[in-house]
Amino acid sequence: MTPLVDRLRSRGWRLTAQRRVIAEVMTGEHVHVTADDVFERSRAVLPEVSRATVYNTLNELVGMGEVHEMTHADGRKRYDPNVGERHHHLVCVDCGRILDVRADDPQLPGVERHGFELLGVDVTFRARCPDCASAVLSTS
Amino acid sequence: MTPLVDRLRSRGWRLTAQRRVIAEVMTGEHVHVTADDVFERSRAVLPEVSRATVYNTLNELVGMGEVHEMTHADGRKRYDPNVGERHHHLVCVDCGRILDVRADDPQLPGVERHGFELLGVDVTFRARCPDCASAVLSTS
DNA sequence: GTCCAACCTAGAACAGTTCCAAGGGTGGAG
DNA sequence: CTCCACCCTTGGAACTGTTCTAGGTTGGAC
Repeated sequence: MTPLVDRLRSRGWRLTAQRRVIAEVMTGEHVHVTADDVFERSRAVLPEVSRATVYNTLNELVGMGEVHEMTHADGRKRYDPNVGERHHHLVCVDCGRILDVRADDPQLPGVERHGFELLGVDVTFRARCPDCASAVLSTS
Repeated sequence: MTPLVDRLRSRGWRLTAQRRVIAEVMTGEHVHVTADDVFERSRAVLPEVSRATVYNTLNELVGMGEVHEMTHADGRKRYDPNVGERHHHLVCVDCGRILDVRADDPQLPGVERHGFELLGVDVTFRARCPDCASAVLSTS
């Protein structure tokens, strides 16, 4: 799969310094950053990036389908650049860590479709990660 | 299943007028209201209910496990009183309508568990409801 | 080099939710 | 029945995440 930056250029997207930095932050697997994470990491590279640009750019990437947006229980949106491979998520309910996982899509029986046209399915496995599980043991 | 109000009373929960009204709003299947919906519906019955009480009460109900909280794509939390029966959700991506549906839980292969202790799984079927589907046809 | 459109910035505005201090109502002890 | 302590409720302020706005900047075509 070609790098994100190349795909953006071939779409005719104007590749400014700010957008390049943001696109570079949005790279990899198991990456599920908040807008604020992106803001801070971008700032570390290019200090004059503004918050508005981060939000604008993330929303454009989502609109182009280059990044997935997901809504987390804490109300903050997370952005996931791993769009090349269908996957679901495994979330630690204690620390909020998120991993990409492969699992079969659940099927919706015809009688349960209520006449809706199915477009896709999102699956989130709620779990406790090893670190948090051992922390629970040691305090009980 | 006993009514929500009865279950609350048997927990020794102080059943004030405000709480009773809120609990009555939170009844039924296919109910996925926002805090603001609850606020307005409660007000229609008991005009002096405050927003803070609605939030306090909803959070307590969630803490007791009598109501499920779900985070919607628009950022507003929804509250679902249908906790008696395991179910998933079918959401219209255009109008946001939500229905409860029965479907098998997807399984997470052992190799994908990354050592996490599995607690549950949330499934959201993204779809277009009949009303929105016909609206799309008529405008294209 | 000039110009235009697209882009970026800082800060204001906004929406949803939580926090806070003060007042009010209720259940239980006496 | 009375009283008190405590829990509950209230309105508004505060907070957080996100979007909007007005104006300044930049890149690329010519």
